[in-house]
Amino acid sequence: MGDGRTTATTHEERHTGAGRARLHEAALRLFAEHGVSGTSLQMIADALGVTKAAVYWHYRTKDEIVLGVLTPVVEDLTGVVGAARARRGPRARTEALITGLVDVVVRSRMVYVVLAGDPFIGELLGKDERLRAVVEEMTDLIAGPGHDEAQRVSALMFLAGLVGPLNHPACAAIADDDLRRHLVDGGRRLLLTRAAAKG
Amino acid sequence: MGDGRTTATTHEERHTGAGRARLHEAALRLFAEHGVSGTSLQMIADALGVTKAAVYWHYRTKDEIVLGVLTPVVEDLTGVVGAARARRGPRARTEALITGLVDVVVRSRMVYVVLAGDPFIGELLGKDERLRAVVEEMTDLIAGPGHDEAQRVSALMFLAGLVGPLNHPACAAIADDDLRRHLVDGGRRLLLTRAAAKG
DNA sequence: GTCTATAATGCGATAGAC
DNA sequence: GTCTATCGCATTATAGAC
Repeated sequence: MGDGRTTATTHEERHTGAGRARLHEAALRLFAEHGVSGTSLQMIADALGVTKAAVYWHYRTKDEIVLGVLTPVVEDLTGVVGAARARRGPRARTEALITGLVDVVVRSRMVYVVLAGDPFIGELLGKDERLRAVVEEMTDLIAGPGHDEAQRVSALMFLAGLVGPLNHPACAAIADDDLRRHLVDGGRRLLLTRAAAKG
Repeated sequence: MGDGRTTATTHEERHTGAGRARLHEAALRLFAEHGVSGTSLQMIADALGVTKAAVYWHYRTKDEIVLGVLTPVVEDLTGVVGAARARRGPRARTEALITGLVDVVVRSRMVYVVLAGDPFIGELLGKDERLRAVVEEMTDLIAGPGHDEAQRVSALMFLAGLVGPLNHPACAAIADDDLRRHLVDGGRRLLLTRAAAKG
């Protein structure tokens, strides 16, 4: 410390810089709007007002940028899955997963849109073990073996359905508390009520 | 007829050829798996066992390929929206839209995954009027003005949620009739039941 | 209807100066 | 931490032979 460098960063310390937060912010907005494959490093660099090479100082590959953006939410989701698994009984586990998952996705908003909605993530699942694990465990908890066909369909509807309100402009103005409540209500109706008899 | 040409096609008749169906099939599978932006014309050509130039004989741009794949479903959805609008009362309209929409998406399966789930479509909405119109009218019917905040969130959950079961491998084996029933049940629980009191 | 060949551009990624 | 400059490659798209 005390030398001429304003931001001392070794190769391993890059992830602690403040520039990383701005990069995540810009990349995330572009990923959610155009998709990961539809977002070039040039677009990210332009949004930050820098060049591609500057972006590459923070991350060595595009995959690492995507993982860097997703990692905080992936860790939150790992906690939610663990807490839900600690409950006894499938209904209690489902209830815990609904409220925990909604809490995470509303806090992060656009991150879940990328995580659950972007086709590029499917390719990343084969490369990153933690990502693959949390997605698989989350799905298994409410749609895995032990649940019947109808419940599995409802569960997949819920997991994918969260993306709808999150990235729709009509819901951008909804306060976090209200959005959370509506999403939890929707999840309970989908997953914790019996199907009505056909009319 | 009777001359040496095996497939007589003028510039305007291209869309009636049998090769178009194979192209749609191959492109659709790739779009649903890798996303539109993640699918190159080379990948489509490889899947067909031909070269890129052969693909360009059918369509002049990638956008036209996407629109060509989506158009049959867009037309089906236009019919569903019209039929739903003919009903009187918001509940009847919602019910008609649920059953009609589910019918269309189960018949087409992967097309709706691209239409409702791919970020690239957002860019196409600004270029194709029929596409923009049907998406807007469909959303307005169950999530437009006249519905409260909770209902709008549920509606967007439903529209986005359909993608989940449709592209998940665990649901590929479900028979069309069963999948239709489960999706309609889920839609009714989301959109036609009151929210349960918080426990 | 499909091919080879090519134009023009953009992509992810690297090297090295400051 | 950011820059300029560049490499090698893939991309969309076109021209013209068969």
